[in-house]
Order: sequence, then C-alpha cells, then structure tokens
Amino acid sequence: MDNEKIRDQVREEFVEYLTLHKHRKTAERYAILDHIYSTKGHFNMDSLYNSMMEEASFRVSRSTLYNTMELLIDCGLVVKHQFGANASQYERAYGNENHDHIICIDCGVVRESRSPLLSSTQLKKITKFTVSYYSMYIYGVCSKCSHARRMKLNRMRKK
Amino acid sequence: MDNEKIRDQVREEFVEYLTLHKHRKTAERYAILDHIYSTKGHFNMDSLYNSMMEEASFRVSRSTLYNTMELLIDCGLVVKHQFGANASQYERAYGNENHDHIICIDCGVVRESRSPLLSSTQLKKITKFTVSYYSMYIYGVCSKCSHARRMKLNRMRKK
DNA sequence: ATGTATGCAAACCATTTGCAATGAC
DNA sequence: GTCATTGCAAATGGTTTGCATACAT
Repeated sequence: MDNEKIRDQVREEFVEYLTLHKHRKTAERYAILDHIYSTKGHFNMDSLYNSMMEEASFRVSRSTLYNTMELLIDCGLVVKHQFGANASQYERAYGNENHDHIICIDCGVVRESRSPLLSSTQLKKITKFTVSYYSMYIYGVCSKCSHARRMKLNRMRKK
Repeated sequence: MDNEKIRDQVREEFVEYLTLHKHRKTAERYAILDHIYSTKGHFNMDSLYNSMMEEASFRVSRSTLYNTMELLIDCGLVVKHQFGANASQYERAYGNENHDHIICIDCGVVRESRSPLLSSTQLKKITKFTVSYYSMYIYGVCSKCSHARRMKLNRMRKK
C-alpha cells in the first residue's frame, strides 16, 4: 500500500472522528496529521514542532500539538510511547509494521525489531477490556554500553 | 519460596553489587531494599516515601530514594515502569511472576495478567544486546471507560 | 452569534542538580 | 582524613492550564 493512499485513508478516518465527536475541522489539525504521516519512525513534540516549521513551514503552537495529538491517539491514528523518563515518543499507527522496542537502560537508545506476533487468541483471553494496541519493551544493555560497563568494572577492580 | 528467604538472597546480591562497584553500604540503602521486598505490587516514589515513614518509621530523603533506586535497577533487583506520562512505577524483580500490564488509555488503571511467555528462542534472536527483562504493555479501554465512551457518544449524537 | 480551538505565558510536578553536612571506609 | 552519600532547596523540562483572541459552525 503506498503512502499516498494511506494518507487519504487516514485523513478520511480523522474527518469521521471529528464529525462524530463534534470537534472542529481546523487547518492545524489536518496539517499535523498530514505531517505525521509524511514520515515514518518515532518523533517527539519537539522534533514535530521543529520539522513542521522547517519542512512544512506550518507553524503550530505547542499547545495545539498536544491538543491534536490527544485526538489522534484517541481515534487510534497515532501511538504514544513512554521510553524511560524522557519526553514521550509518538509514531503513526498505520503503515508502520508492528514492532518491538529494544531499549538500552544505560543510554536510552531505542532499537526496533520485528514483533514476535502476540497471537490474537492470546489477546482474546483478556476480558472486560478492548485492546487497541500493544507494545513490547525489551530492556537491557546495548553493545556500546555493555562495553562501557566492562571498562568501568575493570577500573573498579584495579582501584 | 518464602518471602524471608527471598529477602536474604536479594540482600546478599545487593551487598555483592555494592562491594564490586565500590559503593558504600549505608543503612538507608538496606532499609530501602528491605522495605521494597516487604510488599508486592507496584509503587512510586511518593508511596514508597510515605510508606517507609509510616510502616518502617525510617525517614529517607527523596534524593536518596532516587539515588538508591538507580542502583537497585542497575543491579536488576527492581524493575521500573513508565505507564503513560504519570510518575514512574517500580516493582521488585524477584518473587513477582513475570506479568503483562494492561493499561487503560482513558483512566490509566493498570491491570496485570499472566505473561504470554515470550519464548527464550525469540529473545535469543536479539543480537548485540544483553536482555535484562521485558515488559508487555497492552493498551486499550477498560470496561468502565468504554461504558463512559458510549454514553458520551450517545450524547454527541443527540446534540 | 456562539462557543470551540489556538497561542501565549504562567503554573505544575516528578525528577535532577548543587552544595553543605554527615558518616563509611 | 578522605571522599562518597545524604538531605535540603533550587533548578529543570516536558506537559498542562488559564485566558484573551481568532475562527469554524
């Protein structure tokens, strides 16, 4: 499925959502959705704010970004992640394969890997709950940091 | 395995860690570890701070709590979670079965369920990375909130 | 015309940082 | 005695809130 098609589809879904919930259809909201779906991968509020100004030369206040993001999450077009205590990260929900997040607990770097596909029968076992998405976070130490750790331990031993 | 035994074992591991890393063995650090392993379930800095004063009548500053928690996470005795944007939550790593977290994106309530056992062969596929633990977060809407959503939508339609 | 949405600035609050006093080694 | 650790208070920074203005309906 090409990106053009996804963008149209997603926009349609958003319009539906706004209409149903009696929210206004503003240029800002469309611009934000479009911009998010013009790139893949993670972003945070800051990078979104900056890239919208630079790439799309569309200036939106941070308040509006937060505001709109809440709507987009609510209608399932954007997924929000919270890796460690840093700023929240977001990513578009469609046109992004489901993937796990491999997070280094030392340096915070986030790597993605194909999802081990939690079987849908397993998900169905969850009662009294409507699943909208799931995230697998695998924490550990990346090769760079584990090297740093070894170095540090060696220094400790010598002291 | 009874709790007494776990506490001893965990304390031993902590002592080892402190020694290896040339960190000092302070009363505060032991008190915090002991207190954490005297309860199950999630806690955050605030609840820990309060419960330590009330239950253990041991007063530790918040700085020390943060400080010590970092050590405990580093040596794998405590696991840190970040559900939504609220305060970080923690839980003891041993004597707690591995479980998933089912999180309501509306009200933020966190429910636990038995883990679907990510197979260890799948974990081994991750290269250049030392896995220390993983968390599965399943986001969606709990029954209470999905009821509230339906009500709201009905009101919207009528307007 | 009405009231939601935007944008700014100020407030919020968990966490971090700086620093003097304490105490483990 | 030395230097890591503690505890306090102040700073930080992402996010939220309050409010006047703009604009979708």
